[in-house]
Amino acid sequence: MVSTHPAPRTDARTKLLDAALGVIRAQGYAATSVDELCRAAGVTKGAFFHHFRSKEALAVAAAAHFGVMADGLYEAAWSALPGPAERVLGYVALRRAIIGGEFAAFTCLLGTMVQETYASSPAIRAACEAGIVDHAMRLAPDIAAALEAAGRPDIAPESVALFVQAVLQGGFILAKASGDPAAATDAVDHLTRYLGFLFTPDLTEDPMPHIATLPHEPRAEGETP
Amino acid sequence: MVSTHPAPRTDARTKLLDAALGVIRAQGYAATSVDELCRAAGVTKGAFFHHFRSKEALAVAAAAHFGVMADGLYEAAWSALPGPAERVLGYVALRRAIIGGEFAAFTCLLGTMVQETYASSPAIRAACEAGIVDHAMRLAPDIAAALEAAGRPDIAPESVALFVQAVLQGGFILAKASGDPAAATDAVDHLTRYLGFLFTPDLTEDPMPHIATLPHEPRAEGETP
DNA sequence: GTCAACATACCGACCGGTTGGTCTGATACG
DNA sequence: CGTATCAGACCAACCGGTCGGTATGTTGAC
Repeated sequence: MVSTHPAPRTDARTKLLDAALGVIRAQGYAATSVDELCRAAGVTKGAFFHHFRSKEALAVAAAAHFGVMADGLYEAAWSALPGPAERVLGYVALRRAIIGGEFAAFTCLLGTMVQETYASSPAIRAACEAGIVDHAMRLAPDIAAALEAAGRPDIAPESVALFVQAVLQGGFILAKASGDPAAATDAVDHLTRYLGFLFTPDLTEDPMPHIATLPHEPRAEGETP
Repeated sequence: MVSTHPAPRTDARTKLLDAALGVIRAQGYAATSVDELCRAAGVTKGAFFHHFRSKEALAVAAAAHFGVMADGLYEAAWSALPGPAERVLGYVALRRAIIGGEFAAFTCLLGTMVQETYASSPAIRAACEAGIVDHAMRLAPDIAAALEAAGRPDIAPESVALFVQAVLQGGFILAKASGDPAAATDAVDHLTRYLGFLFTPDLTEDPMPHIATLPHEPRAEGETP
C-alpha cells in the first residue's frame, strides 16, 4: 500500500468497470453474468475475482464509477452559465440534448440497478442512492437561489432537485418501453416548463390548493432523504 | 377457447399470475426463478409449464394481468368526479394516497420489468408498453378538456398523460433507492403543482421560451407513441 | 549488481448448486 | 374412455465463485 503503482499490466479493473456500465444498462444486473462481463471487458474470470470480491462488489464499484463519470460530464457545462435559474435550465437542456441513439449510452445505471436490487442487496441499493442523491444535490443551491428570486420560499429546493432526477428516470422507462428516446425528451420538456413556472415571479398564486379531494386519506409520511 | 371453463381444480394459472405480481415487483424479473414463482403460488412446476410455454410467456401474461388490475382499481374512483381537471387531479391524488407500506404493493410491475427486458425480450417490452400507454391514455380526454378550458391548446394532452406516468415511475425509483415511499409522494406533489399550473387560466404567459441555450444541438426526433 | 524473498496481477480449469425447460404419469371430471 | 389439470423426477446448460499456478514487478541484504 505504501509503494507506488505495483504492476498494472493494462488495468483489468478499469476495463471491467467500463464494460459494466454498458452491459448492465443494456441487460440489467441479474441478467448479466460474470463471464459475460469478462468477455465484454476482454479479461478473464481470474482477473475479475482478483479485483472484486463478488459480483455484488463490482456493482457497488460500478455505481461509484458511474457517479464520478456523470458528475464530471455535466459540471463544467452548467457552472459557466450566468444566473442560478439559467444554470438549472441549462443542466436540464444538456440532459435533454444527450438523449438519443443507444439506450445504454444515455440511460442511468443507478436507476436501472436499484430497481432490481433494492430488496436483495443493501450494499448496491445504498450505492445507487448515494450516487443519485449526490448528483441531484449539486443543483440544490442554484434551485434555492432561483426559487428565492421568484418569491417562492415555500418550496424545498432539495425536493425540486430530486424531482428533476425522478422525471429523467421516468422518462428513461417510457423510452425503453416504447423503444423511442423521444419519449424521454417529451418528459424533459414538461420538466422544463414546470421549472419555468417555478422560476417566473408574479404568477398570480401557487395553484397547489387546487387539488381535488382525496378519495382515500393520505397516510403519515417519513422524512425526505 | 370456445368452451366454458373445463375443470380448473383451483386455477393454478391465476395463482401464478397473482404471485408473479408481488414477487417480480420485489425481486425483478431475471432474479426471480420459475421454482420460486411456483413456491410462492403454492403450485408445482408441472402446472407452471402447463399454463405457460415459458417464463417469458408468464411475464407477458402478468403484464396484461397487472394492466387489468390497475385499470379496474382506478376507473371508478376518478370517473365519478365533476369536471375534467378535477378527475385528472383526483387520479393523481389517488395514486399518491396508495403510496406507502411495502414497495411491491404500490410500485409498477410494467416499469420494473421493462427496464430489465427492453433489449432482450421484444414480447415483454411490447406488453409493458401497451399496459403503460393504454393506462395513461385513459386520462387523455380529460386532460384535453382541462387544457382547452385553461386556454392551452398548444400542449398535447397525450404527452401530458404520459408525463404523469413518467413522474410516477421516476418517483418509484427514488423511493426504492432511498428505501422511503415518501420520495415518491414528493415527486407526485410536484406533478400535482405542475398540473395545477397547466389547468389554471390567465397565467400571464407560458414560460417555456425561458429555456437556456442548448450546449448541444438537439437531434431530429421520431414520433410520439 | 545480483539474487533470494516477497507482493501484485492475472490465468483458466474446475466445482457444487441452480436454472429454465421436458417428460412420464396420476387424478378428476364429463 | 378422453381430455384438461396437474404432480414431480429429471436433465443439460449455465451460474457465481474457488483454486493452483504463472508472469512481472519491487525490495533489501550482501
